[in-house]
Amino acid sequence: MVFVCGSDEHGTAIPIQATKEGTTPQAIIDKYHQAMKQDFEDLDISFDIYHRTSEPLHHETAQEFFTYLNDRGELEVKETEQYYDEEAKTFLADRYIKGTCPNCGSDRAFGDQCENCGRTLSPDELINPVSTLSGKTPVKKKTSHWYLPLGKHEEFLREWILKEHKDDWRASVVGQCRSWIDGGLQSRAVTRDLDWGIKVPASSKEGISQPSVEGKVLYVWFDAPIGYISATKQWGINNNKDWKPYWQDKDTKLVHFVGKDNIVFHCIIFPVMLKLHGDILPANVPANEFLNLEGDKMSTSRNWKLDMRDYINDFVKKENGGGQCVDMLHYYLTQIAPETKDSEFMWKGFQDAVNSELVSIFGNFVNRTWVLMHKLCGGKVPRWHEDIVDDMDRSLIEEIKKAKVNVEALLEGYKFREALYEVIDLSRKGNQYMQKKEPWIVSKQLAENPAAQKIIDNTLHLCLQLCANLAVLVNPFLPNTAKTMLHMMKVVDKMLDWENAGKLKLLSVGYSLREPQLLFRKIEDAEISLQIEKLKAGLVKPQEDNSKNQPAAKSEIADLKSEIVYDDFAKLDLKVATITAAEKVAKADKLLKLEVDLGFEKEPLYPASPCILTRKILLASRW
RNA sequence: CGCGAAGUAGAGCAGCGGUAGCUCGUCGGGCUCAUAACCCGAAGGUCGGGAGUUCGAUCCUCCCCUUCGCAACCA
Repeated sequence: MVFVCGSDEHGTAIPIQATKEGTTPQAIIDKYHQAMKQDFEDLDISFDIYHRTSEPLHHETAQEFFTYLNDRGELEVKETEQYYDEEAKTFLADRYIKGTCPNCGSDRAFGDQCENCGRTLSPDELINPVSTLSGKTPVKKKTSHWYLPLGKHEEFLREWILKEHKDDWRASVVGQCRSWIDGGLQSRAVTRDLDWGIKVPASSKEGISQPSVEGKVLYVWFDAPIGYISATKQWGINNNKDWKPYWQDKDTKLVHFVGKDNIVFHCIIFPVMLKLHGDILPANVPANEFLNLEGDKMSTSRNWKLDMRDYINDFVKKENGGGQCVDMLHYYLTQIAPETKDSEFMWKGFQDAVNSELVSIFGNFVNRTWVLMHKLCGGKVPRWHEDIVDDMDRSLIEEIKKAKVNVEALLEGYKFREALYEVIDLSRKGNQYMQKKEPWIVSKQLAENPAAQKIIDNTLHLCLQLCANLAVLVNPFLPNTAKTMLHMMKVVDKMLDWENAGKLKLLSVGYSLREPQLLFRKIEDAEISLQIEKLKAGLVKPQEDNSKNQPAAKSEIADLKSEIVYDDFAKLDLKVATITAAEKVAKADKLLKLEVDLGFEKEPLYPASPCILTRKILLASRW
């Protein structure tokens, strides 16, 4: 198995960000790649390779991929009109065009989307489009691009996703794909007129007449997923392994772990590319929904986010807990993973999960086992007396074996949340077992009944074997915890191999074990309120912050909208307009496109709720 | 407008045709080996609303409401 990931570094926003910061795109991507790589390392999210798409190896791989498709005639070339900046002498990506949003009137809308209202736009819709490079009004100019004709593969996609994977893929994934396929798959441009990205290679085939590749790069969505292949190649080079079987052997199982916004790329577009290139298709794409934060969507622009660096500084630093705090985050994030619907990261929830499940259930079971073993069994693994085994013992043994089978099946089904629950639940069963066996009470009878030691031995022997099993089972989720347990048990890393799960002789009788070590510390209330305060203080509000005038205490009661004064009302520009045209919008049965005459200018309008009015009535009335 | 997913105890979630379940929280009890930790028990829900199919619906069908996502040049 190989687990690859990497930084996608050809986004159209990168050159813009570079201009804003007065630096180069290369400097930007270096900064972010480094930062992300470091965050992953510090948080023990370990890939076999964390690659990047700016590497020459990736450029070659992506170009080879393009050429393969191009030479076989799998791509179409089409001529379209696009905005061109005559001063900067370049075609403009939609992101480079700024103008007034036809929807909300913000004058800071981009050609692809309005940052203010979030609406998706096309540059044609912008009022007064302006190039962000020169500030000039762009002109329309013809340009040719290569397209991936997705429509040609509709039947394949229908068969493969909607039939073959109808039941084994997540409902939301299949549903999303059905939505795209039924909506009609359009050809999608594979190239762009930009100077940031992977240069489009000219066809290597003789006699093919194609447009010039001058000034053209591969569109980022095309090269980014190929990055998975490049990463595998680099991993092969680093580890002296052949990368090919991973992408070409029919028995290889390719799985993409993505968020729901990426379903279309990993289920429709990239699979079509892979099929055309002769590679294997993903076996599953268990896309997650979204993780929100404290009741609101995460957003880097509003600074409403969980900053990994902050978490590392506040928790992961040695004096604050080190590795155990990494595992706490792994635990909570797995427990709330949005596997079936959007979920919420709540700092209070983080605290509860850590304190009552990791500390009280799991950590405490291991700790009490160790302490009792040192007190009652001389710090060594006690003997196992087959002659006095009872139903409680047998049933716990069954539970240990069952846990392995369950966790395995859940992981295979991409149900990580439940899988982790099984592990914690097994430690809960350990606590119940211990409670029923009461070795601390049995030990008081030792003076008059030395045979009682056998009961104590069996109880602790089984609890210790259970702890060893817990280490194996928890290792995929909480690697630091497993390591600490390994240290306490004085055994080698190899014990954590998954095959050892469910076995009852992981620790040998008479082996002396180390002193107990607390696996998790509690999260204090103060730490949580500090995080929440920091989060709220850092929030960038979209509009002018008018809470300054109000006493801070007020916001704790309720978030009522403040009253407006007449002057605010007077700022509204109310106009009476005549509807001069109304037409039906294709693919929508109730929406009408209206043209409104304001007296001094005409503009298109998509009213929110004219559903009850018919086109005729509208044309005959004022609105 | 449309399409996809979701709406289940105070919170977070599972179940998806046949006595509503889990974790946390709350309340009561037990134990004292353990990080004021553990164990047992209880309270708490007309499963978003309405109609239909069925002997029976949280689960299937239709309509409505709400939330999130998509809507093809953000990836």
